[in-house]
This record gives sequence, structure tokens and C-alpha cells, in this order.
Amino acid sequence: MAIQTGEKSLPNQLKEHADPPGKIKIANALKTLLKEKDFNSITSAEIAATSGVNEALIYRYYKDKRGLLHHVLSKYLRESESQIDFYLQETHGTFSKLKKVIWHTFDTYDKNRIFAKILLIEVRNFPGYFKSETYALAKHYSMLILDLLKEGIENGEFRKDISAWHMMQTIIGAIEHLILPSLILNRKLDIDACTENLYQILKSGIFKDGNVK
Amino acid sequence: MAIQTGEKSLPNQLKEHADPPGKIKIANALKTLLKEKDFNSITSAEIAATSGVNEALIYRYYKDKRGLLHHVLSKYLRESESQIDFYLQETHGTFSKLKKVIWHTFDTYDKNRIFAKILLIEVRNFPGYFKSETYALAKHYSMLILDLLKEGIENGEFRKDISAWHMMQTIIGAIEHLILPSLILNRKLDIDACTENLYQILKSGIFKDGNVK
Amino acid sequence: MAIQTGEKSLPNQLKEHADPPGKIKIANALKTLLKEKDFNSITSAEIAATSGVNEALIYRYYKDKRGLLHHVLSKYLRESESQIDFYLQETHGTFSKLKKVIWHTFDTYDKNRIFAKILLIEVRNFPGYFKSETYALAKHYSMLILDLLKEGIENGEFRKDISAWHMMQTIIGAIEHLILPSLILNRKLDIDACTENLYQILKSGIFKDGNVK
Amino acid sequence: MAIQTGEKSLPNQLKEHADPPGKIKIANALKTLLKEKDFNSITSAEIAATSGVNEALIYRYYKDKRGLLHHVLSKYLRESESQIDFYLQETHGTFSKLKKVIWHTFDTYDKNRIFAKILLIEVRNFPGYFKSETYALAKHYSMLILDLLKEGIENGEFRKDISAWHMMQTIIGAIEHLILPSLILNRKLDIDACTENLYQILKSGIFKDGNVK
DNA sequence: CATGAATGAGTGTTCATTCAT
DNA sequence: TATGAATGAACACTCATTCAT
Repeated sequence: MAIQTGEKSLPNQLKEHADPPGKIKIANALKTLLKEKDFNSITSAEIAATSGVNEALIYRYYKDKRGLLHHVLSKYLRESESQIDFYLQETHGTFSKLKKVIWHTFDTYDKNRIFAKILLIEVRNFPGYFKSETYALAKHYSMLILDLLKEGIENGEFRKDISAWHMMQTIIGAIEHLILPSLILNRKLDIDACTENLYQILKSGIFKDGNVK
Repeated sequence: MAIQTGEKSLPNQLKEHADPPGKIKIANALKTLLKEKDFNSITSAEIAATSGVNEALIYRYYKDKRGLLHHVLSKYLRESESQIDFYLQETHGTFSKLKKVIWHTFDTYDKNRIFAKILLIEVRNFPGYFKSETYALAKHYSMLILDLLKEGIENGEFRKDISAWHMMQTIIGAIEHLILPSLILNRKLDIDACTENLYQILKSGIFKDGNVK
Repeated sequence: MAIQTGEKSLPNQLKEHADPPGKIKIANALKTLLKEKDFNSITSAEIAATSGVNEALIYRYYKDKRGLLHHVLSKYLRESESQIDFYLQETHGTFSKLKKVIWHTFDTYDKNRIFAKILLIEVRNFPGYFKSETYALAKHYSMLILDLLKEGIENGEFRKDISAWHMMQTIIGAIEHLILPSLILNRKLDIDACTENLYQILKSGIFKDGNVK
Repeated sequence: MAIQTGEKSLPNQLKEHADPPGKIKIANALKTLLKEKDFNSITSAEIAATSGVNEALIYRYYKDKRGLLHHVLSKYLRESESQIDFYLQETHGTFSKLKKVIWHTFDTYDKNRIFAKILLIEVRNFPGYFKSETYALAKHYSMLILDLLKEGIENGEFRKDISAWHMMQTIIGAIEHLILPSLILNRKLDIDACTENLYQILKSGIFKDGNVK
């Protein structure tokens, strides 16, 4: 089953076709507005006014307001994912790759605090989040880490006695754990330090022959 | 100036009089509903329906919806504060008292996760939070810590070269920092470990004759 | 049929009994509030707060809010009427009596601008004013003038060819005509000048042997 | 600065576009209802029901209930103003023009009693009337008279020793003084007589070569 | 004589969403 | 592709009024 994106599948709309101007304007308007206020207090009227299009156009392109949010969110998720993919390709060794993924996750969260906030706080409280399309995307991202870990286990770089899934959960949990307060309390985040610390902990913990200090 | 509680001061209402059943029902209804959804998406009608009273009764006893929230919040804050007060009285030494306060703060946050969530996340995003009555209450609590620190500085247990206020901010910040992710990600919190760790860090930092590394 | 006054007839309440304190307080509160704002925007709660009694007490003594207004209004009407009665008794000649009535009407309107405003503007817009108790009282007052005119016609002081009722309507109309703008536009009123002018007009118009200029 | 009319400026709405049917229906509904009851006791629901549209549509086209009233009021004011403008153009001599203006004011007030009532009674009691948009419109109208008076002073037809502004105030005051009771007491108004009288008074008072008594 | 508790029916206003063109 | 018109369902909050004591 393909991942839904909150977009309406218009008849005759081919995948190759670029998004029409109105659709892009709407998505950008939401992005802009999200910098100022939270999703719930942004009205359709505001989105229309900001994007300079008619209110009804939102519902031509998106199922509903939340569908639009999802579209914007998923675009951001997909972009950051493909960026990580790109950087991973030019990195060698599961070792280095893991560090890169961690750093990039911190970096993306930090650079896109609005989305990070929505992703980490708002969407989690949506009723039925785990059935949502956003959840599917987030899962997709965690699979990327999972694959990396499995690869490391297989080629003998990581320990065999801890399941890859548990490793992944720990890593993702740790990242979110570190980033969350900085988001909510609006504090700066030292990405490099965070990455290094987390990495060192993982190194001494999950690597096969961890060099005990 | 007394701290306001969002309650309406009914004529001739004496402090000795217990709250009328309707008022209690309403407060309980909000508490119940807050377990399921966030404050903003709880409607007056829902509160009335849940408490089994008329919608208008909410506004007889509370200034507005936010006033009701504040009442519920402040009750919880005052209770936990007096509890800490009680435990502090039977504890001796600024040293032990500080530890006790930290532990209790963690414990109360952990035991009242709904309120903790509201206090740490929701109210912070209220426009004009710093002018709100809830802020006044939170401030009152932080003063308790401040006094403790000042006492410690005076009797020579804590360093003199760091202002008590900065110490307090650090402590509160650290506690919130540690508790936040567990709240949002719905994870268990090891209170004892958290207390011990934070306490050790503070000990090496703020005590007069800390063993400098 | 006795004129109703908006008061509730309490069982066993004898006419000789003076009004209980609560009832008086309520009436006074309304009078006070009417000086500041119009009747519709005065709430029962406000009346209760101002009078220092319980809201429910209003409904013990008066049928409803309008009943209370009527009570206050009618009291004022009856007082001014009996005052006029008194001054009429010590005045002789229909001629002088008419002038006295006119002057007193102006004077009472001017001295009780709030009531005047209600009487002349507000109550007229009540649906079913002409069936109202206030109308009955106003009618009672106009009868006083009518009787005076009839007396004058009978004893030959006033013309016989104009009906007393038309005379009365003209007089009342003229008075209201003159007083209204000063009430609405909040201007001072020269009572003596008004009386004199109106009186002169009436004299040259309706008196039998009007001295034609 | 253009005079506001209480209308919401819809995006891309050009002046050439006629008002949509819903908007017209709403305005007409208010006009109809104003014949029966005063503005404050007309509810949004009633307006919607009378016009046969949805309640929300009122707030799409008008800022709020008062905005709608202003729209209706201003339309009437602008119409009567342009009508007077038209008649003034084919009248020559400040002398005749003044008489025309007076007559027309009486006539419009008389022909549009509902509006007249609102303008002269209701709006005056609005808190902050002098900052309202309606006041701006009324002011605009009085300026028309002011200009006329200034013109007369300059060309020597009117006295130089009384300020144009005072003349204007006197005239407007007199007109309102004369029209008010007929409005409130629902009486007929003899426009020609009123005009003639007022005009004669003004003539003997403010004209340069008035026949001093 | 008086009150505290409680309520039914609104009150203006907002908002996501649909429909015809 | 895009829009102007229109709406159903809610929303927080208010008020005159009643009832039991």
C-alpha cells in the first residue's frame, strides 16, 4: 500500500506533472504561518489570504486542513530523508554512517524547529496518530536506521546479542530525549556535542568490542 | 497581594464554606477530560456534560474556561507545595533539604503527569503567560527553592560567588529538562536516579568546598 | 380593576405593612443604576450586587425585571401626581391651575431626567405598551388634566367648541415636544420660559375670549 | 482617509461588482426588522431568518452586527447627501441653497423615519459614538452645511461676526429639535411649515441685513 | 425574610468545508 | 485551474429566572 500524503488524487493527474502554482502557494503559506502560531489556531481563511488564492482551492488539492499539514510535513520528512540518503552514500563504514545519521537528525530537527515541534509534540496527540499517514512516514525514517543497524550486525561491526530494533528504539529515543527540551523551552542546542556524546555512549554500549574506558 | 485562582468571588462567600457540589463536579470533570485531550479542545459543553451540571454553572464559579483550568492547576500546585513544606520541616540541613525538594518535584511531576504536561507545555504557549495567574503560582514555588538556596549561602553551606537566583534557575531548568521528554514520549521516569544525578552535579558545583576536579 | 404595579402580591401581605428592607434596597439599586445606563443593559446580577441582596429576592418581590422597573416608575409617577394634586388644591381658578400643572410637569420631567427618558422613550418601544401597567398610570395622569379642562369648559373659562380630550392631547403633546430634545441631547431646559410660552399659546388659542394680538 | 462602512473588504472585490444577493438580502432584512424593533433587540439569528440566509453569512460580509447597521445607515446617508448635492446644483444663491438644504433634511428624516430614529436616538447612546464610523458620516454631512455657510459669509450674504461653525451647530440643533418628538411620538410632521419657520428665524438672525427687532 | 445553587434558552461570532460555475 | 457564494455545526460566554431550604 502506497503511503498517502493527504493530497487529493485528481482525475487524470499524472505523477510527472509538477504541482500547480496554487497548490504550492498554499503549502508555502502554511509553512510561513506555522512559524508564527500553532497549527490549530491557523484558519483556512488565513492560509488562503497568505497564499493569495481562494479558500476553496485548499480543498481541491487537499482532503482537509490536516491533509495539508500532512503534505507539508511529509515533504519535509522526505526531503530530510533523501538528504540523509545522499550523505550516507558518500560515507563508508556502518560506524561513520551511524554518526552521520545521528548528526543529521539533530541538525534537521534544529534547523526546522517548527516541523520538529509539530512532529514531536502536536502529531503525537492527534487521535489515531498511529494510523496516520505521518506515522507511516516517520516509521519509514526509522526503518532507514534499522537497516543500517542490521547491516552493522551482519558485517560484524555491531553486537549480535541485542536486537537491531531495540538499538534503533534506543537511538531514536535518545535523540528525541535530547532535542525535546530545547524545543519546548526554546533553548539553543549544541548539535556537535550532542552527537558526540550520544555516539560515545552508543560506542561503548552497542559495539561488539567496545573499548571500555 | 493574594494570588488569584481564577475563581469568582461569590458574595458573602467565606473561606470556611466548602465548595458547592457543582463547583467540585466541574473541576473534577475538567481533570477527567484532561486525561484524554488537551485543554484547548475541551469545550464548555463537554465539561458541563461530563460533570452533569449546566454549562452556565461553570461561569458562575469560574471567570472563564481558563479560570477553571487555573483553579485546578493551582489546587494541585498548592497541594504539592504544602506537601514539600511538610517534608522540609522534618528535614535538617540545607543540604538534605535541597535533595528533598528535588526529589519531591520529580515525584509530583511524575505522579501528576496531566498537570505536569499542562504546566510545562501548554501554559508556556499561552499569550501573556508571564502575566497569568498560573505564572504567579509557579513563581511562588520557585521562591521556595530560592529561599532555601539563600539560606544555604548565608549559613555557609553553598558558594557565595554564584547568585542564588542563578542557582535556582539552573536547578529548575535541569529538572524540567529531565522530566519533559518522559512526559511527552510517555516514558517511565527513574526518579531516584534523576535526583541522585542532579544532586551530585549540583554538589560538585554549588557547594562551598566542592572537590574541584 | 385596580392598577397593577408589577409587585408580587405576597400572601398575608397587608397594605398597611411597609415594604421590607430588601424590597426597598432593590428598588433603590435600580434607580441608581438607571442613572448610568439604560434599562436593558442593567442585569439582575447588577441590581442584586448594587442592592446587596440576593438575586432571587428580586423575583420574590417583583414578577420580573420589567415588573421592578414598573414599580420604580409608578412610584415616581404617583409621587409627582400627588404633588401636583397638593399644589392644585391651594390654587384657585382653572386658569391658574392649568399653568401650575404645566409648570409642574416640566419641573418633574426636568428633575427626574432618568425617569423622564424611560417614560418618554424606552417604554414607548415596549411591545404592548398600551396594555402595560405603566400606560395605565400615565393615562391616570392625563385624566387629571382632562378633568381640569372639563371643569374649565363647564364653568365657562375654556372654549366649548373644542373637545376636552383634544385640548389635553395638545397640551401633553406640546410638553413632551418641548422636553424631549433637551433630554436626548442632554441640554438644559428653561422651565419658566417653556411654561410661559406654552401657556400663552394655549391662552390665545383655546380660551374663550382669547385676546387676539 | 476613506470613510469605513462596516463592510468586510473581500479579496479582489472591485467596486464595479454589484453586491452579492446574500449581502443585499441581509441588509434588507435588517431594514425590515428595524421597522418593528430597536437594533439591540434584533438578533443575528433573526436577521438570518428574515433574509433567508445562513447566520454566518452576515459575518462574511460585515465585520459584526454593528458593522451591518453602519452599512445600512451609511447607504442611506450617502444617498440623501448626493440627492441634496443634486438639488443644490440647480439652485442658485446661498440664500436659496440654505433653505433647500433645510427642507431636504426635514424631508429625508421624515421619509426615512427608521434611519432618522437610529441616527438621532440610538447611535448617540453608543459608547464611543464620536469615534464611530457613523459619526464620521454624520460629520461629513454637517460639513456640507458648513461649506455652504462659509460660502455665504465670503460672498457677503451671511454675517461675518458669527463663526460658520456656530451657525451650522445652531441649524442642525434646531432641525433635530424639531424633528425628534415627531419621530418618537410617531406624529406627522409639517415639513414646509418647519422649514419656513426655521428659515425665517435664521434670516432675521444670521443674515447681514436682517431686520433687527 | 432571604439565600446559595442551579438552569434553559439564547448571544454574537467563528470556522472548516461544500457547491455551482 | 480557480473562484465567489453559501452553510452547518460549533463555540465561549451571558442572563433572567426558578427551586429548595
